Amino acid sequence: MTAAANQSGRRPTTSRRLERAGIRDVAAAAGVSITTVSDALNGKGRLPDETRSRVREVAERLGYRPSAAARTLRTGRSGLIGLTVTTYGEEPFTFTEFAYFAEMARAATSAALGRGYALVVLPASSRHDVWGNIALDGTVVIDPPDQDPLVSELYRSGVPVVSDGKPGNCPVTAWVDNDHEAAVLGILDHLSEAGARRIGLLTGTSTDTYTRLSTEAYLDWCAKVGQEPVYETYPAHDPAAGAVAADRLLARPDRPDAVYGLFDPNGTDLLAAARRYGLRVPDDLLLVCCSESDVYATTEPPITTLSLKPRKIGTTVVNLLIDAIEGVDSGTGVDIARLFPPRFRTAGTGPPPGTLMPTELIVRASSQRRSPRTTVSPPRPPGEV
Amino acid sequence: MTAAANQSGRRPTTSRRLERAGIRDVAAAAGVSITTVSDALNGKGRLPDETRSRVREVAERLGYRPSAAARTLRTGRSGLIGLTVTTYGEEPFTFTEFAYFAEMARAATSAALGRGYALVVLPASSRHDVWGNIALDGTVVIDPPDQDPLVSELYRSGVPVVSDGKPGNCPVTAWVDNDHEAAVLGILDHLSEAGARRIGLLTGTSTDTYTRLSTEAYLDWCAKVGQEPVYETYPAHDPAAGAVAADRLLARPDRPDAVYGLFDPNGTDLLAAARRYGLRVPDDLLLVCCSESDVYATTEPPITTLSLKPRKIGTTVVNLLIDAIEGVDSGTGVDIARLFPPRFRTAGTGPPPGTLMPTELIVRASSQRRSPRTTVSPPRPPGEV
DNA sequence: CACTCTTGGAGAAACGTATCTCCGAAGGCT
DNA sequence: AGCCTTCGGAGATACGTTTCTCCAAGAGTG
Repeated sequence: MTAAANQSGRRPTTSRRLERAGIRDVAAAAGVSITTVSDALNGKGRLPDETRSRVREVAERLGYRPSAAARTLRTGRSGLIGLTVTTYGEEPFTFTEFAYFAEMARAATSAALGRGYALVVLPASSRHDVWGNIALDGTVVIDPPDQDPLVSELYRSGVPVVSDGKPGNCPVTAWVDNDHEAAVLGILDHLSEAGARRIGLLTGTSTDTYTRLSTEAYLDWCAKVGQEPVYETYPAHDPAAGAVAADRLLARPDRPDAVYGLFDPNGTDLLAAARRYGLRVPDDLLLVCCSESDVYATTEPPITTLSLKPRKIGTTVVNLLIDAIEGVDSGTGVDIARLFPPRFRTAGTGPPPGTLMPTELIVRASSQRRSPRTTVSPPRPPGEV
Repeated sequence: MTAAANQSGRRPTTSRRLERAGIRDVAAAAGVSITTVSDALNGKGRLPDETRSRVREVAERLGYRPSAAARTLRTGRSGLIGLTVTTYGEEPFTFTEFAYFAEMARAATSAALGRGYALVVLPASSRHDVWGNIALDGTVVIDPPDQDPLVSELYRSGVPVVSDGKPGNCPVTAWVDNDHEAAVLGILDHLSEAGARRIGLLTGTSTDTYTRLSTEAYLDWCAKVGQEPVYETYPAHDPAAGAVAADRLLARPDRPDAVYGLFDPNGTDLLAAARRYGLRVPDDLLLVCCSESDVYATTEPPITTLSLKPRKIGTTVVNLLIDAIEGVDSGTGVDIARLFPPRFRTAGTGPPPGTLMPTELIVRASSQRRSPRTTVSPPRPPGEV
């Protein structure tokens, strides 16, 4: 009796205002112990169905809602996943203005919810230490730079991290990225087949993986086919600079007859620049840019775009992260690698395991000559293998 | 001694793996009590600066990070704010595809972070009970319907709720909305001044506040000026239906010579429909639609849009919510109303306090006759008041 | 010297849950 | 009858903070 009274009847002197019902109140009202209530509500333990339903009913009647904080403290799981982008942004959150990030974040949120997790978007840094005040089960990091202090900190804290973008030198649990090299080569081939003789590139000055890999692939391709590289760079985060760079590219004496722009706004910028120079697209200039926006379906002419499939990336990244969260015992960062389904892993060149996602080239008028020239590779007649 | 040993030296039999340092470990290492560590780190209590800095240094050395879960449990504050939209969406998260929501959510996230809170986007419902597993200090609800069960539940749980959109009959702490009536009247006046004789409306079939208030304002205006209403409705969530409705509107025998479309895609839909009927914009048809997208700046012709200023809304909503969170004692849902700065409250017609935000009409070519007809109200000569 | 005040800090009680351990009782078996 | 097993459930501890209460010792004061 004393025990039961002690469990249910405390609240020593504090006024009993309108406090929310706790598990103790439910236990007292149902005439059982806390253990039984917990077990009944969580479907654990060995209890007859009758007890279970009775407890549930009492809990319902009292409007009992378990405290998420207490549960998190006890179980070590918060059901919360962080999402952050380290580059792109002195200020908080310009980043979702880019279609890629917006779509990726949306897909990630959706995937997380589908598995019972909520996703919280966090800045790489802010004056308040938001990171320290939130219990995170894991974190998705977009484009972590080499030696990212944030990733290191998370690693030390034992929080699993999966990155969107192959990490340079970061202790991430896993990563997902597009095969940027293949994507660029695919575009260059596509343009060549459309009759391009000199392909230019509009690229960025930043050193993130995407920019770097894409540019390198372009340069390698140039070296291989013996074309002189023709490219202009600009700070990708500055929207005005893109138009200027596009102009520069088309004003060069060795003006390219086809251009691939690495960033989303490049399509419109290049189109405008082409008009300014009296160049017809696609007749005088073939155009492709990397974009997730569907405005390029309705431009005049419609522009061929490369989609990085942000939805797939976001979904995959979150699923990998949750696999890691739920698979590992937490604490010791031991071989999480083997927890991932093999189909998702590249050849075992050691950690961390990465996944390469395919891109998609959406071919529109801007990269197809109206009357296809008979060039190096004529269309094969049907029937021939 | 026994006490100190007891506090620092437990971990009875469990293996001492690589556990994260707790506040006890810091206390032991610094040779002080837990209280002192907590006070030193949180800037509370009365401690000499020397002790404070020494403790801080030890904590730093041990890589001590306070447990967010424990802190939340103790203080009752998680630093987390929920954001959800109840209408628009059987499936999770189509909603951020609308520019309005995307911008609003972005601004809300940013505002929350600026005040040290993180924002988590949640679905109105999902098969996992995500809501129950997360400790929320407050919630922003977009467009709650009458008697929203979610809002009621949150109210019962004592969680402050601020809504974007004037709530019909919901126990919200406060709300923010545009002055939809004024916005519609402003547009109708604008179109009249541009020479419109019969203004049509493209509106939705749903019963949300925005649609309802806007439509009512239109009908009232028609009654007042003696114009027969000319409008078509369609389910706003169905993108294909918009084009059909636009077509219907322009195919009517009493075809309007000006149209206001309540939803974002209506501009392009109406423009396309106008082309199909050989109507020139703005010569034969004046056009305005409500949109946050800047594509309407570059359409042919550019289309006049009404912006609901989602950024302002998102920022305001979050600030009101955090004011409520930090102002009230929690638990008893007593007069939170008086905690809000009076400048933000409408005339005291009882709770909940609401804020009306102005909209912005971005006038472009689609709503201005090229050669302004000399109509009912000629431009006033300068100098005249 | 007896006293109050201030300084610096220790103890311990929550916060509300999950879960490990253990126990009584009832039945089944030899 | 004694023993084992299963059933149903109670007790108690730990999760890691924050904070309320209280105490000892020195400093000032009459």
